[in-house]
Amino acid sequence: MSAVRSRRNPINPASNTAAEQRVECRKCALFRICLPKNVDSKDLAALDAIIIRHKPASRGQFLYKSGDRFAAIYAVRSGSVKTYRSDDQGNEQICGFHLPGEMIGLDGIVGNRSTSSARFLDTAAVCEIPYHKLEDLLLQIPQLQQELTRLLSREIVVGQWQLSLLGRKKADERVAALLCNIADRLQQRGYSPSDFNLPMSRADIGNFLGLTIETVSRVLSRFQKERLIQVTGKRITLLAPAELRRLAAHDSLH
Amino acid sequence: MSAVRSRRNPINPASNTAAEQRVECRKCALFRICLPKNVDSKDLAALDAIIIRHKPASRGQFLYKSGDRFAAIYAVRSGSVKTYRSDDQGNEQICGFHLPGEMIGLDGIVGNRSTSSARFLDTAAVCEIPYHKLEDLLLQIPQLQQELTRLLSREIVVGQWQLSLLGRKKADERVAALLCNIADRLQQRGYSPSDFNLPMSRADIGNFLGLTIETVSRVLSRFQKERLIQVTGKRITLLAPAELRRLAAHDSLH
DNA sequence: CGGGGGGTTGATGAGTGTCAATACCTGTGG
DNA sequence: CCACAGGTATTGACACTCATCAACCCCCCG
Repeated sequence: MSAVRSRRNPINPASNTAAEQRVECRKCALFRICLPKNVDSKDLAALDAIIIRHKPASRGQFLYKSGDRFAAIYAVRSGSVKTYRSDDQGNEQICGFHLPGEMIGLDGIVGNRSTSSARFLDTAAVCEIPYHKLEDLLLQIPQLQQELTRLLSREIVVGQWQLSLLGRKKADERVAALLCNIADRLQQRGYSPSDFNLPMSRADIGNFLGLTIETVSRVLSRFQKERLIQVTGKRITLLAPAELRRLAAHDSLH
Repeated sequence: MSAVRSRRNPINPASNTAAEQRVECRKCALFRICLPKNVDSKDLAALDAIIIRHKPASRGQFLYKSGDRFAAIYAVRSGSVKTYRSDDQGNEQICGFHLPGEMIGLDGIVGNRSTSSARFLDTAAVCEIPYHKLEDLLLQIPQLQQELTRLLSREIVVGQWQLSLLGRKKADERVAALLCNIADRLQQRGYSPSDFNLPMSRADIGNFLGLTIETVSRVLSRFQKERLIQVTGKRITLLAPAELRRLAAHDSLH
């Protein structure tokens, strides 16, 4: 067990000392897109005060596990995280790859335990927002309330997008859609949308897209052969983003 | 255009007159599972007052359409509703089938317009909850706030379930999973879990499950041949629910 | 009686999963 | 610095699931 929870956490014993952890929300590079973006500056201190800013942890670490008692939601601060749910037999279905500025753990609210697990894809750091404290603030800060609700709603919309990905698209369309989606999200965050690292393994991609490793690999190779992308391991360069987008938008069934 | 919105609605001109529409939440059969279930009785009147109880409308009617300005969320009161999103080319991906007591329209919150459309699968009635009025109440009724948040979170969990359905399961497992899921939800609502009507067409089932009509039909026929179910048109009888459940839980990939 | 929509069943082939062999990459220890 | 091991990715051959196309049935409605 190697969870990065606030209490009883061996790798992060001194949560409030390291300088890095002093970065207030308003000074955080992700402020514009993160939970507190619409909170009045007068209320920001209160929110800031409940947030636990974790140090970076390494690839493979668990942030939380399916079945864990729900205690907090998390914002990715750096690196990337995958969330997945596993069934009785231990099989996994990846639910999402999460980049800096995105919130995770929202599925735990309803049942008081998480239905999914979260693991770091690379060296990554999160901000932990204890939920019972957040609930108190929601009552006092309407904008925060509103922003949380929007966040949840957005998560639903993303889920719908994923449904049409898995329900209606062929292998190459799925891969193209994922590449475009990641490119878009990177661009929102100020990174290059045409040249980036895929933080996850081929197995993760395949799992997320409902494909096998081999199919993912073949599609990427074909895209490369067709001069749509340049692949070198995890490094991806989009050579023909427009064409990829066309592919991604295509609806193959029926 | 035949939307059942509160304003400018031809089929429902007198929203506040029909006796049927006087059923208060606390007297509604769905009270235990619907939005107001945890609201204090003292606060219930205020919530009751903003709810618009629509008369039943007939199969095929739109409740809202993708792109509509977001103004309300809806609770299904009777009948059933499908929600779906459609892409540029007009192709649809069904996002869910919704039974009495379930809320829909939550995806519209984030962008101020709905990303999906909703249509009645049979004669169905909804309660409309104007969102700007609901927002006012959220500030005054913490339990309502909490319940809405849980609702949104539940929706996310349901989405994750659907992901594993489409991502990891074979045709027969998907069909079995859908049958079991509907059976469960009917049971929660006090109906027979082993003998029910599928309100949606085979095309809808196929679309939802990422399969073709023909495959759905074949799987149902095979299930019947194997004495797992009894099919007569839309009428389904589960003969071996345990075996169906085993199938539904099975994870085929890898 | 005819027409049309929805559902079933059959034949066939495309797309992707499966299995297997090989290459590559990364970190570890000598 | 190199060798090695273990995981990760690529590529190929084959099999199987499910989509496609087509014919037909059934039932409801005009």
